[in-house]
Amino acid sequence: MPSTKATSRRQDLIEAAIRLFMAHGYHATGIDAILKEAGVSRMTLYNHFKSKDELILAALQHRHDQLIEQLNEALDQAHSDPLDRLLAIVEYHARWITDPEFHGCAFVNAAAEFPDDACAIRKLIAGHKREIVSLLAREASAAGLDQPEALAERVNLVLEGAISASLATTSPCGMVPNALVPEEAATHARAACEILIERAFEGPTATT
Amino acid sequence: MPSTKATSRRQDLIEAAIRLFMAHGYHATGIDAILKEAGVSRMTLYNHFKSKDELILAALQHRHDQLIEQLNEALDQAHSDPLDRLLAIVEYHARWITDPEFHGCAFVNAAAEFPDDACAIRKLIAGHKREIVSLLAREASAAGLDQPEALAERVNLVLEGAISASLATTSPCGMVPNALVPEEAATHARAACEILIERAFEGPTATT
DNA sequence: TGGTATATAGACCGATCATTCTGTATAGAA
DNA sequence: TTCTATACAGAATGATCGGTCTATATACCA
Repeated sequence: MPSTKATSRRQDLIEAAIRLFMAHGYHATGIDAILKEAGVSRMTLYNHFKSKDELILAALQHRHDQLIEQLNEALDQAHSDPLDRLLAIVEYHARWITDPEFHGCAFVNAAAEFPDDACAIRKLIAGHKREIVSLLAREASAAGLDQPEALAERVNLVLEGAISASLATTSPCGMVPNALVPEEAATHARAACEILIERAFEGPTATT
Repeated sequence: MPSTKATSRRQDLIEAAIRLFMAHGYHATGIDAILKEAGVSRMTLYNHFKSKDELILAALQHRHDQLIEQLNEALDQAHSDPLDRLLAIVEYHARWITDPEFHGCAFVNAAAEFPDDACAIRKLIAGHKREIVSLLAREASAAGLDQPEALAERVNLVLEGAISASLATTSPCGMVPNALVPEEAATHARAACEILIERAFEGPTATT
């Protein structure tokens, strides 16, 4: 029995769920696997959540909160220099995608598995991604750039690309010629972000 | 009866399969749906493919061939100017991710659904992504850049990011505040790529 | 003490999954 | 014509899915 308080079974379920969803996918993860991982009984799950989809929503919301918290922690540890703070966000992603436990972005993966644009899951995904860009834009704005949103969107594309690339190009050692190791994806992402940030600091861009 | 020749049933199956996989996902697409879409009987499928996984592999291989062909067509229509040719690849992606039928990258989506690094599907995915980077590097090299691979990797990250962002941030109109429309993702990707390419043409970078 | 809320284990349901099997029809080569 | 390959429709298999139901146990609160 991992917990005694009433609501903690709910939290156990959410944490077990997001762990399994990220490791094995959403459709591929069955209710039974989640119950076993959380050490919780079947009816308790359906007491807290109306359906698997609701559990998925709660799990993604939890993952969102966790990511925002970790990003803010990374920013707290960074210097007050605007450039340093932007690079701290890049560095957070670099560490993430090179982690051996990395399984891609839970939200992008969910978008792949739930193609219906109108469903609640997709709405949550879109909201999450917007918040990441907002966080980047906030820092870019604090740096005094005159087009903070533009830089935020561009850096975001590189970071999203690094996540995808690290996931997609990873294959067991030596199986694919010239295969990218996650470390290289991180290196290239760092370089690209530095160029984009540097250019933004240089002055207004003519690009629309 | 859509075809008479012996091997064309195989092709019908492959094309129906990749269409459904891209539209609804791999696990979510059942054998029955593929049979119906292809207008082919059950035993014919298992006569041509040992299992669903083998059909997935064949479908992804078909998608790979199609993408490479379309990219080469886009390059054929571009001028011989190296910069134009690089931008033609960017523009191909811009058109792709703004297509109303866009459902993300079949390979990234597959990577999300098949997390086992060692499986044949993941190997194929990694190979595909490497070939896209090679294609970019070929053009960058023809442009006479001294670090063609570095630019290729960086531009690739932006394009991958645009694919992810267009998929993940798309939500029905007005549902998510400030939600990115695919056109904006394309615009930001163009701008980012132009900056990276421009910088590469300026001269050797100090960045590792 | 008794009552309520919340937990448990596990049987059960109907649906769907990938796969196999049976039997039949058709089209071309001999 | 007969043989062979390939296709067909559709039943059947066994497994697994999400979700429901029953019956029981435990902890807290009045």
